[in-house]
Amino acid sequence: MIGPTWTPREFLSDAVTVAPKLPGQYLVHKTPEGLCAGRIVETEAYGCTYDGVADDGSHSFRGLTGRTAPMFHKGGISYVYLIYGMYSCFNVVTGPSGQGQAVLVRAVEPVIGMELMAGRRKAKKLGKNLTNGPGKLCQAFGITRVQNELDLTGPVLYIAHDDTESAIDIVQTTRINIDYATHGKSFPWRFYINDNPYVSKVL
DNA sequence: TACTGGATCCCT
DNA sequence: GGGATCCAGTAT
Repeated sequence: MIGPTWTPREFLSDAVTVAPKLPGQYLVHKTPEGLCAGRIVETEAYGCTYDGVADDGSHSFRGLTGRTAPMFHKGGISYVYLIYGMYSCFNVVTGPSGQGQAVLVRAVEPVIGMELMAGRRKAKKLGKNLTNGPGKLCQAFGITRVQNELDLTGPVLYIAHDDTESAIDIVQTTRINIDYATHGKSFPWRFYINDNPYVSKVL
């Protein structure tokens, strides 16, 4: 089921190219408490151009800053940031150095370590509520800014291939919660597995 | 040194 | 529908 780890070169394509390839693949995090793995079911690309228009929905839109520095790194590391003062969001940095691109992993389907995930999430309801959102999956997997700028081809936090042959029905649509982005809000850069119950929300 | 608002989640 | 909660980015 879980195959070889993604290689460095697979992260060097543009975010819009990588984002639709991640659903179906596995996100793995090894910690002292145990191992968590999940099948990625939803992603969003950030920081590319669409018909020559820059992505004003991306953190990297206003250039390299202290927070966004990881996005400008060569593809293959993590970019984890704090949102709304209390939740973390996990991104896969993509593209050549200096591009400012990343893919936000918005939801996964738990595969290994559900007990650990449930323990970290203190919600009353478990099940799909464990990881069906960017903040939720980070909480479940124990991903915080401590995991920022980690090598995603390394042994701790990494992407692994799905080694089954099954075809995946991917839906492509606009991204969520970036209404402030005049142009970017209409870019069709959200990708999720059709009918998967772990997708954060459907329209 | 002060202000503003967000790639979210949860409860009402 | 609104509150929690904090820090990066920007303005003063």
